[in-house]
Amino acid sequence: MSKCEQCIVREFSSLKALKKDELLKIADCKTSYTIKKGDTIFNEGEQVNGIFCIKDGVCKLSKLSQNGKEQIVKLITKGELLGQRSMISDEAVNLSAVALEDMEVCFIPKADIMGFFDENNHFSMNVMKSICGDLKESEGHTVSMAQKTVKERLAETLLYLETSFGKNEDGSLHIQLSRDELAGMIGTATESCIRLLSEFKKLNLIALSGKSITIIDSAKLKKLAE
Amino acid sequence: MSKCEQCIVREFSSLKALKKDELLKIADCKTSYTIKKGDTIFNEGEQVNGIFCIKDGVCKLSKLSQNGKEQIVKLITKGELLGQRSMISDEAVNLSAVALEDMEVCFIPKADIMGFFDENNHFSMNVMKSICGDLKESEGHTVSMAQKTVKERLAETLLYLETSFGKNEDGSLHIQLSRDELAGMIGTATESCIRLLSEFKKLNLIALSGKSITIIDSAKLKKLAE
DNA sequence: TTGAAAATATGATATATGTCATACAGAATA
DNA sequence: TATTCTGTATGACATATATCATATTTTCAA
Repeated sequence: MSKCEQCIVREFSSLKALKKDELLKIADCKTSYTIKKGDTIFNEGEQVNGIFCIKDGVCKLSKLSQNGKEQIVKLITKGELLGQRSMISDEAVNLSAVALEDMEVCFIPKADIMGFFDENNHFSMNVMKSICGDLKESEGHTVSMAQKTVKERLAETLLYLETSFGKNEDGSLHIQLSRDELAGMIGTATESCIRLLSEFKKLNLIALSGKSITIIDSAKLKKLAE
Repeated sequence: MSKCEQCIVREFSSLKALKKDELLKIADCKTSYTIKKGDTIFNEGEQVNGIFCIKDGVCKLSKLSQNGKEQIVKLITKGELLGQRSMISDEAVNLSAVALEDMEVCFIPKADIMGFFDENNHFSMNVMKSICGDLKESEGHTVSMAQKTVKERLAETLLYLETSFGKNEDGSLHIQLSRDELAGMIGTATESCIRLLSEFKKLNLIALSGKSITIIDSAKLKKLAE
């Protein structure tokens, strides 16, 4: 059993407010997992009863719309927590979580963490701030979906992927999304997404090579995103 | 100065967790306002430094998109709190709030309420749950915007307005939105909104008379919203 | 009450986007 | 290696929606 005390990613999440004895407690009750790329962490509607702490890797949080299309609501990466909202609301999760890369996560049962909300105000304030950040982001997202064109959203999303998940040595986006998933992020049909990528390529804004995408002209892309 | 202790709407908000002495404290520092229909409570980007408790009336929370269109993100009505997110995040508000009807609100300064987060866990848990509810709602909203047609969203919104804000004696929606505002809620052009309302009228789903809208066939409307 | 301004309504048209079909490339499997 | 399968790409077309123009109605102040 690895020690939460020494876990580096903890420092990036709300858990950084936990004291030594609290960390020892959760180290004792947590379970560590390895999750393979493509594996489901949980499904929309399930009861999760705890939170996941992401030690490594990235996953997508998505929701199935009535027409059967997958809408990706958010990407979560190392240092972030998963399942806070449903734990606090005491409800089933409203989103599905699927690994986009191999992941390492720790699961902390609800029973073992809920007490900290009473005992450690710094911790509960951190959680609150984190959820407030999610809310602000989500509201901004709604406005983009409602008011921006698909082209603008694609440009915006490509830039977001670069700034949030970085580049490989060759300059291509580190995070690997299928065209289908990229379309699911910007809320459009897969074909439309592919078509616009081709258009961006022709305009020399990006380069395409297989699955990998390289941003060439982020300034123009930024302009396109308005 | 009216007493918070006896305020009925308090019972519907996170504030219901406050104890007698806490209520006396905020009764002492709060300011009560009357806000006329159309008046602005605060603007996107402003520092608010406290929360508003809505005693009566409804307001819209909206965001200006880059193309200059107003997107209505949420409607807030009596019993709800306004400005929690920005107070907790310690940031400027990300949305503008404008009264849709004459309103009565109380303003409680940040300094006088933040202490309760430490002292009263029931209160802070309530606030957290309320924000989690907002987050879930917002994420659902994003999916609707991304995946549903304007027609579906209009049907959905009309039903929402009826269930959340009720009907007048004549059966028409109690809440009065201009066509422009309704378009701003569903994220479309005003003309498209008007056109679809006319279509719904022809299909005998709704009746229109001036500004007021009456839902005639909510079953069919529900089907249309999918 | 009257006139001006704003909101609502509708038509004509352009455009963005979705859908269906098909081709092609790369990965996986036998 | 051949074969199948999945993801990517592109064309043709349909359709939803935005935009611009112009009536028509309602609202409100003079």
